[in-house]
Amino acid sequence: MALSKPLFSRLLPFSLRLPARPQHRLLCLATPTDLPDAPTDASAERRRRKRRLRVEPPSSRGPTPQRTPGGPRPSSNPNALKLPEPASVLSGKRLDLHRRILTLVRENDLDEAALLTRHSIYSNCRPTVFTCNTVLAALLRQARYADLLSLHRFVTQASVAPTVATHNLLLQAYCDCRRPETALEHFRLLLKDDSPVLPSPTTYRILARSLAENGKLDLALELKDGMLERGLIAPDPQVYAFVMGGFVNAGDGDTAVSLYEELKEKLGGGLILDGVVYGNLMKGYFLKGMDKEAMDCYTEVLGEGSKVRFEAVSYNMVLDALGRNGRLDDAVELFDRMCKEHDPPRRIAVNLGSFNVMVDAYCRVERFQDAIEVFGKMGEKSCTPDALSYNSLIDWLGKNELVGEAEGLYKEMGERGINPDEYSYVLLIESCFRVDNVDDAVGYFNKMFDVGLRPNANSFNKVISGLVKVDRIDEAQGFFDLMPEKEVKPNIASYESLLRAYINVARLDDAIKMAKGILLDESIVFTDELKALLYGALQKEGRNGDMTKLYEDVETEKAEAAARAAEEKARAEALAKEEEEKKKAEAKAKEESAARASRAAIDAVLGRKSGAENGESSQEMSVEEAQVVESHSDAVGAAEQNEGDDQKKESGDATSQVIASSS
DNA sequence: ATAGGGTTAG
Repeated sequence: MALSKPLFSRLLPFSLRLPARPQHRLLCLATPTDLPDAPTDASAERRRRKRRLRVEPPSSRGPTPQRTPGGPRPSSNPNALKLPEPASVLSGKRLDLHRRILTLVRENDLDEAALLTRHSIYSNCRPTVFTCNTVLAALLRQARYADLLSLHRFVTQASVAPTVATHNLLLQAYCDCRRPETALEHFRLLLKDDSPVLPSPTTYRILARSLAENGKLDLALELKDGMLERGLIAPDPQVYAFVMGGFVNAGDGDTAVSLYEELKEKLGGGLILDGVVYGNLMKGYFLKGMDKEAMDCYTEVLGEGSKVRFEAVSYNMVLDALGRNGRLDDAVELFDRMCKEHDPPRRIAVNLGSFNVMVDAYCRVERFQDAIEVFGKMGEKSCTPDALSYNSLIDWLGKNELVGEAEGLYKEMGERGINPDEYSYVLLIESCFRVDNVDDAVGYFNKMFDVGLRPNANSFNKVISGLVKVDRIDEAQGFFDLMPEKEVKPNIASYESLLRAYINVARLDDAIKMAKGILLDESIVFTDELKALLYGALQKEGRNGDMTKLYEDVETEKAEAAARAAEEKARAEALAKEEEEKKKAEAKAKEESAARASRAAIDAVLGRKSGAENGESSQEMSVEEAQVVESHSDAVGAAEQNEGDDQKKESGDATSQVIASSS
């Protein structure tokens, strides 16, 4: 439901007058603009960019915020960290508002939901923190991180006291953007003595997962220990499973296993009944070469009469452990069992991830037909593959030169409305180059622009190096030259493939050009290896001197560039100065003409006007001057207001006379 | 009634 315009314009100014730096600013560690959005697909990115333009976060301007008396008071005492309101406030009008916003969220109109939340903040019906959480959660689900942060900041500055759920939503947003350390910083506020809310197990899970995924293993361990220290939260198998996963990914099976043992001990030494830890425990054993222990564990926790609880995700972790460690038969058996158990909505034992893991397991042993088959069976369990599922299979097929199959899957994505992302295209490009379908590879690269994806330097490098390998160097150079236009900065690999190619075909002048590009780019290092390669090539042609010349040229160009920059700067400064002088002169001229006009006006008032003398000069007065007269006499009038109305009136009359005479 | 419960590629 759209808000009425008057309400909008009445409320908006308040949001712009919020205190510049309220205490709660601490709770917003990153602004929406300095947080990169999730590296998902580019269309989502484009949508997000658009939205950023539409809804900017409340900007705070002016050091002394004005508040209307009796109006909203964003934070009467910003130093007091408030307790969140209890759930019981969700009643009456505020419940009605909550329902309205909930409806908007259900209709997927998040823009309107967020807007209504903002506007209500300063109405006589404030949204509860629960309402704010609902909207934040919806934004999180849609990966609209900038909007989430903006709304979060808005409601926080407006003193809506956050619950732990609010904090968790913010933490999740940071973590989704791969900013676990920002999340940690925010989290530390919850540990302070004056924090009115405490972290929940979920808080620890969000952080543990992100830290582990991003390889911040020391921090993950620290977090886990902190969880135990405080004693408020029981040792959580999920937190342990995440941390174990981090070590598994780092190839450290020992630590993964010992983490499991630690958890077991903390929980009293018996069997851990949550299946979430066993996938990573098995992987830990496999890493240590203890296959027997891994499989013993498998039989124990998934064997007849086991009390260990498994759900889709925990099953998938075990499934993955089997599939990656040469136990495809066991994986297939487990997968069948999961499918049989699957009985929605009561029991969910299979999900999209299960299929992805099985596809991966089949591909690992090069059973591609089985992989494609199981991929196709997702629908039977109401699962829909996403871009990741497709990319994974396309990757395997392409790597094994099954390009036709890979391209078939790409077409299928289009038909099913599952948008390929940059990575999909990169995989197809690689696949095509691998089997020398060079033109198709180039076609896929160009297609990215058509569908509005933004290839990064890595994508460019794929097509450049691919073309170079089949000696189509000039085309490769063409794509290289396209990079600036597409606002993509070449990296060392971009230069390197072309440089090597030119050296190989003895196009040394072109090679020197590339080398010059590297040397002129301050952010790129010309490796010794490449240097030596170029030098050797030049030497062979008896062009030893050219290397020295290259460096000299680069120095000259750098110096020239610096000089140009300095000159540019000087010119800009001179221009600015000139501008200032001009302004000053103008101001002075204005002042003078105003003084002249004012004299004329006063003369007129005093009736000292003599036709011959004044008439001429008045006629020379420009329109501009006449305007100056007008404003000046306004000022005079204002200054004279105290002295009496009569005089002011006369002065005004005199002015109109002057203006009349000038035109 | 708001959070949250996990897995999967490179």
